[in-house]
Amino acid sequence: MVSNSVLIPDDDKLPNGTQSINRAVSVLRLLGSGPKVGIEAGSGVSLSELVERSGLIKSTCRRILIALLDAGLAEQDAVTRRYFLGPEAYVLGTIAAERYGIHRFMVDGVTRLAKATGDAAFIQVRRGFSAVCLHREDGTYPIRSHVLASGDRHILGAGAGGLALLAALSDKDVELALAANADSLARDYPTLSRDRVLEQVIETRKLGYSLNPGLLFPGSWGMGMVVRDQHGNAEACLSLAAVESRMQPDRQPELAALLAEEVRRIEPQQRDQKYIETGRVEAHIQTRSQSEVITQHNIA
Amino acid sequence: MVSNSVLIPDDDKLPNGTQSINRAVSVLRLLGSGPKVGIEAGSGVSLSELVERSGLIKSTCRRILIALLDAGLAEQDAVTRRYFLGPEAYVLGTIAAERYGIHRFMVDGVTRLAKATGDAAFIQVRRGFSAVCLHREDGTYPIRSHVLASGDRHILGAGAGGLALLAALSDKDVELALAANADSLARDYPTLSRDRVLEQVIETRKLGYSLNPGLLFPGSWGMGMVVRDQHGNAEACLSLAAVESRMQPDRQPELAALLAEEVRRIEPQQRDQKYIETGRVEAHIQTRSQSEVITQHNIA
DNA sequence: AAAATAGGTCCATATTATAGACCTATAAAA
DNA sequence: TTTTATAGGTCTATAATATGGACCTATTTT
Repeated sequence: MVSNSVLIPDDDKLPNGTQSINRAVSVLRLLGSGPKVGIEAGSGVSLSELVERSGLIKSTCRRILIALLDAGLAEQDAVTRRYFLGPEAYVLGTIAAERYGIHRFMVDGVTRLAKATGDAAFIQVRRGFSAVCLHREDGTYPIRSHVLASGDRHILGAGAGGLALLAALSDKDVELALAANADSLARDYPTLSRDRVLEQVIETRKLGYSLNPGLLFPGSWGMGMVVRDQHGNAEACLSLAAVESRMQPDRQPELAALLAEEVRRIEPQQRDQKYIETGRVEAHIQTRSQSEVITQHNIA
Repeated sequence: MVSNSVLIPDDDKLPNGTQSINRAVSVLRLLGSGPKVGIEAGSGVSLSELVERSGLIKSTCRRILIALLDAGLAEQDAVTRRYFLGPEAYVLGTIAAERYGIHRFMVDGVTRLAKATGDAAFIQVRRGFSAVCLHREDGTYPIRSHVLASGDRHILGAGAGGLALLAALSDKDVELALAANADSLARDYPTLSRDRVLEQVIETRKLGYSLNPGLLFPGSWGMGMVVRDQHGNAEACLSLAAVESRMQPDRQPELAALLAEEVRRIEPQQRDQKYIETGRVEAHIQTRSQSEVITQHNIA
């Protein structure tokens, strides 16, 4: 079985015993991503659309939906028969927000950025040695880069956002991050190298913003700038993505200024919030790929 | 296989082909409900705790966690090995919030209620002919009723919150709701009856708040009051739950006043928000049990 | 040093989810 | 009005998946 959707990863080489969960999550994501372009937002997703976009067969799709409906993660309109995210998704999100709450102060900013630039704008946060995309806001410009979506996770240094976050770390931490991600860098990012990333870190620090000149996908450029918390730590960033022609040197200062403006807006708000104490835990979050490394080590 | 957890429904008589999804959702819920009492909140849940509370065997539990980690719905601390809800849960929740956004204005209120009363306070919203609990806030009083949890769904009229929401509907809609829920009422709420619910609706309208004198679970009492939106519709409510001795006539006026105070605080805020247009869709959301009814009708 | 606890993985196999066929209702075309 | 097409939904034999007991390793307790 081969998936024909960009949202759904091919199941082929996934870990054992996780297929139906992966499929359920895919359906959940599709419910979250809303109806296909052209249809009014907030109007839910039809079964046939889910079938098409998920690459799943109809009965499987429907059965998964039944399970999600039972769980409260999905809802269905009895008249239009269209599916939505359910209240349980909201409940879980509210709980998760205690860990990812920075997002709250940044949503307005990312929306304004997308509007002002016409390009896609992102919120990313650092999780250990990775950058996770929490929010994507598309602009109006018709040619769009779909390299980064909500929930996507990349190693620090890959892409504009991750690069901004990496460059904001101390030299020692940059070393640590590159060491921890060495395997993934070699495996998942063939167009990058340790030296190339280090060069970019230096450039980012010089400029005050990061620039990804299509290193991951030719033609897909990006710029990023970190948002610092009350302790001066850079745990989150705003970034922009556009096609190459829209991120040339002539436009970069303008975009950097817009990023800086939003950062200036966000940082004071953040300082005022009551800080949710998560302790040192934050620094040690691991991704699945890291745990695989551990596994291999155990076997050796 | 028999589940030994109150959070996990027995799989035995569930619809076909949904077991692993149900199990995954159960694990997700456990991640959301946090570590067992006594352990610092926000510190995640250990594997053995998940095994114990889910009733699942360790390898199954772990495998599900791997799938959730891959999906970004869960995260693991590399040092403590404890599990958390992941960024994807937050992303989905943020999207779902467009539908359940009323919650935003009510969180402060429910927290204050729990603090002021010492009892458990809830936010519930009406979804079609059901009431869904979006938020639970425990008070400090040591004897707690655990009858209602986040994500729980009950028919209108069952419990204080659902009763408040039902009583706020027009007589015609009350009839509709009772008719739509007749099956479930008979099946799932043996201690209630149509007449009993109607009596309570009348009493609720007289008092201005709902009172559930332990009708669902002996000794577990509740009070609820609706929050009206800018159109005067009651789509959400605040409610309190406590043991019988703490909800006697002497204390009821005091609790009602606290509820009313929060409602007064919330309603103006809500009026000011830009209204998210969901159209008439809202009125027709169906639960799985309703769709089963439809099915039976189709067959007949 | 030994025992106990906890995290994690492996793999044959039984249980589960699967996907194609089928049904029904509604919408579009003849 | 009848026919065709489309979409939502369900059923069931069977293939493929998730399962769980045994096992391994690291860490903590005795």
